Amino acid sequence: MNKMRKEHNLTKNQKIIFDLIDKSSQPLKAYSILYNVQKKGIKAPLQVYRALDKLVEIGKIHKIESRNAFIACHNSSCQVAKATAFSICEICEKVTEISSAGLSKYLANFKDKDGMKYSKYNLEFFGLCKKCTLK
Amino acid sequence: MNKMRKEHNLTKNQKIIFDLIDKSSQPLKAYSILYNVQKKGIKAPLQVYRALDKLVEIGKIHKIESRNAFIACHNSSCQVAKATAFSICEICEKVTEISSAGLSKYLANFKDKDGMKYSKYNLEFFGLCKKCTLK
DNA sequence: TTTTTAGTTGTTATAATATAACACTATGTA
DNA sequence: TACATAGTGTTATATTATAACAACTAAAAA
Ligand SMILES: [Zn+2]
Ligand SMILES: [Zn+2]
Ligand SMILES: [Zn+2]
Ligand SMILES: [Zn+2]
Repeated sequence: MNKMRKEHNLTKNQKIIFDLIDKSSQPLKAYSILYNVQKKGIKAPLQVYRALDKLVEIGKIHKIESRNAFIACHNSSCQVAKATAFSICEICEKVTEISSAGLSKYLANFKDKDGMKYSKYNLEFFGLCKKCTLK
Repeated sequence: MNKMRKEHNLTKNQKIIFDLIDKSSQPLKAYSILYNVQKKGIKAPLQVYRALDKLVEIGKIHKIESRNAFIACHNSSCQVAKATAFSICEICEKVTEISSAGLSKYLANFKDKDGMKYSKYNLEFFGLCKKCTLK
């Protein structure tokens, strides 16, 4: 029903790989994904990368560029993968997708000196997460 | 001796590689840099990557994460190696470092829902540059 | 129904990006 | 001088990602 209409559109490989990323508490790297899905019959890097490309394209996952890793989108308003922001802990590598109406609005409307507007952005914040700050 | 903002004295390899990047009108990739400096005696990837790491660390260059490429900082002696923003044209791949006081201020002060503040960020905007818009 | 089409799959091979390990050299400072 | 710190040169290897091509599948068009 409302549950996984989108997910039903995923192909077998896409679903296997999405489920793995979605269950994970931290971003996963392509070859770590490959290793984890080999028992399900996905044997080659290209099978993983193709699924990842598609999942990124439809906004089910995001790529954390500074880490070459992939995280499931848990931001219901983020249908489109065109406006992403993350916080990254430099100690434990915990990554969280930031969902801030103020931030999205500010960035979506940002214009540079020439008045150029952008169709897409990706923002990565770095610092220490709560847990690591206390250590 | 006090710690005056000592001009980082670049070593030979660092200088060769910085000069190349600085002269370039677009971001350069590590192996493209390697091919271009082989005539100057830099023969191995590691020599390039070590220089790049150092140059990034001291803010003379920045890495464009989504492109795995490096660009010289033109933000007058970049205090902001830890606060970077770029615009990237998705057609011609032209990259420009954004220098906007408003944007830097907004992001430097941004706090997430938990009140977490960040020590560093990188923002990449995507769209079409002026030239490509007109085509 | 059959045909066509776009998209996905499976596979091998290879390209592109980046780091490990180790011996050595240069340079600044006590 | 002796020591510490940073950079160098080198070989080998790890990690991340794409090229090329044949085959399959679902669904749209005829
Ligand atoms: Zn999202
Ligand atoms: Zn942490
Ligand atoms: Zn800069
Ligand atoms: Zn352009």
